[in-house]
Amino acid sequence: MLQPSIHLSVDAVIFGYDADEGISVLLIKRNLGPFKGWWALPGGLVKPNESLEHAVRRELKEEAGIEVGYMEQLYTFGEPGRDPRNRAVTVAYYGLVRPKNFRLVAQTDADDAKWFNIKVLPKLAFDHRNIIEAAITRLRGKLAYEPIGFELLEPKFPFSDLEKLYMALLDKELDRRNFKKKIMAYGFLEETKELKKQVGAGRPAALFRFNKKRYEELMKRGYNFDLFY
Amino acid sequence: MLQPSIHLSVDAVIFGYDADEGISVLLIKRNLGPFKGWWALPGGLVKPNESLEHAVRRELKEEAGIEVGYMEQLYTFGEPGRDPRNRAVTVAYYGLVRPKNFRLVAQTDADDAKWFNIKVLPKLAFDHRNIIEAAITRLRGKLAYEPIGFELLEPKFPFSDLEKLYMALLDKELDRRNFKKKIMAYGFLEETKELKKQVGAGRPAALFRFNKKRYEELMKRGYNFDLFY
DNA sequence: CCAAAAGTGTTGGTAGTACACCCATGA
DNA sequence: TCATGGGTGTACTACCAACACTTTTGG
Repeated sequence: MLQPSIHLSVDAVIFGYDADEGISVLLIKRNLGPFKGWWALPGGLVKPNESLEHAVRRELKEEAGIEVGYMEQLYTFGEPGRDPRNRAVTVAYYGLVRPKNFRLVAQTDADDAKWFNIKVLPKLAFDHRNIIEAAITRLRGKLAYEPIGFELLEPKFPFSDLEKLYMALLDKELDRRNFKKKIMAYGFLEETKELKKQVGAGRPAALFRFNKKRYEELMKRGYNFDLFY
Repeated sequence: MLQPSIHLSVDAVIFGYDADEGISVLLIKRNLGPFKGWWALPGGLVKPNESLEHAVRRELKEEAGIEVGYMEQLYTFGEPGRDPRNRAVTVAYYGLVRPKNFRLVAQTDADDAKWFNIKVLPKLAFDHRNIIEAAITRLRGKLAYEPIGFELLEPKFPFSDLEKLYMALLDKELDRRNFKKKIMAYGFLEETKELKKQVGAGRPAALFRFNKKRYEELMKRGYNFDLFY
């Protein structure tokens, strides 16, 4: 049976976090095809012999010079008509990075690559706004039972960074005391002996570190996280 | 850019439930191609102008004569090598039906269509065992915060059917009194005035009904279900 | 000594869990 | 009258949520 002309691509919703900036998404400016000059998610066609995840990582490298640690499949978007040229099905992924680790480098398909705060997104090509919204929803849901947020923080961080991250992601206020009690009770965070070098006034903060080994042990025992608040 | 020969298909993991039989999955026996004579998930190639979900529903109808109410996208499987013939990417869906509502009818690609208890699956074609396992995991996870199980019950059912369903899905014992207290507290179940006609000995059970309207109101208000136990 | 951020405990309410006996029917 | 499945309440515990003052530093 012949199956003509269904184009299969991947797209990536890459979230970055900065304590001042909040949550942002990586977008590239299209320099060809339909929606030329519009902002879009990084992504592109899957090659015949690479895995889907490989395709995403390759495109991210090519289009923005970024390498992502945590990444996960989000959803596959395939409505006829989502691409004006032809039938196009795209497998969307989402991932988390620390923006400061990368200098964005636009190449190939992209004029430009930039971080946009999720609260002020520009006009987006194709159905990419939908895709981003789906990714935000999924990210929030996932946070409720898995502590993936650590991917967005420095290896050692003051506890207040974690608080701010969760408040930004969940978009609501959290009580510092209760939040700390809860997180510390899980036991996958450890306090280092270091203190944060001062930036301005205020008491210097102790630095914490995510203990991945401890976390994985807990997971294996079928531990049920419930990080919502 | 040309993209030769990536074949895009859909596959469906359809769960059925019967109070005596437990949870089962719909499989079809392949009558052609590789894995001829093996059991496989219903599914097939996506046509150029149909949506992914439409493709799944069409295939289910063609291959087994089944129409599914609740259905959801599960995951997209696309490792090179998962189909010995060529590069094949499949978007998997999962759905829930009441097996008694259908007489299975094998047609087109299928020699035969049959329900298999999830605890005694036969050898499966391609990576379909993985897909089924992923679907079971997802179904269990989903149950934790959304009462989708009702799709598997008759419109009116004795409360014990719901208990048994949850015990089968979660594969563990539940305390009848606590389970009922919890479910009833949500308020989306209503007791009808009818009693179940007797089958054997025992007190006749009151029949309950899922109140979808009430459920949707609760959802809109951002209600957080927590059905685990 | 003032401003800024970090650190820390107690209490009341609610929801989860454990647990055992009576009721209505058919055979 | 016995066997089968249906129906129900209480008490303990553990976790969640609300809440405000002290400490350490820089300026």
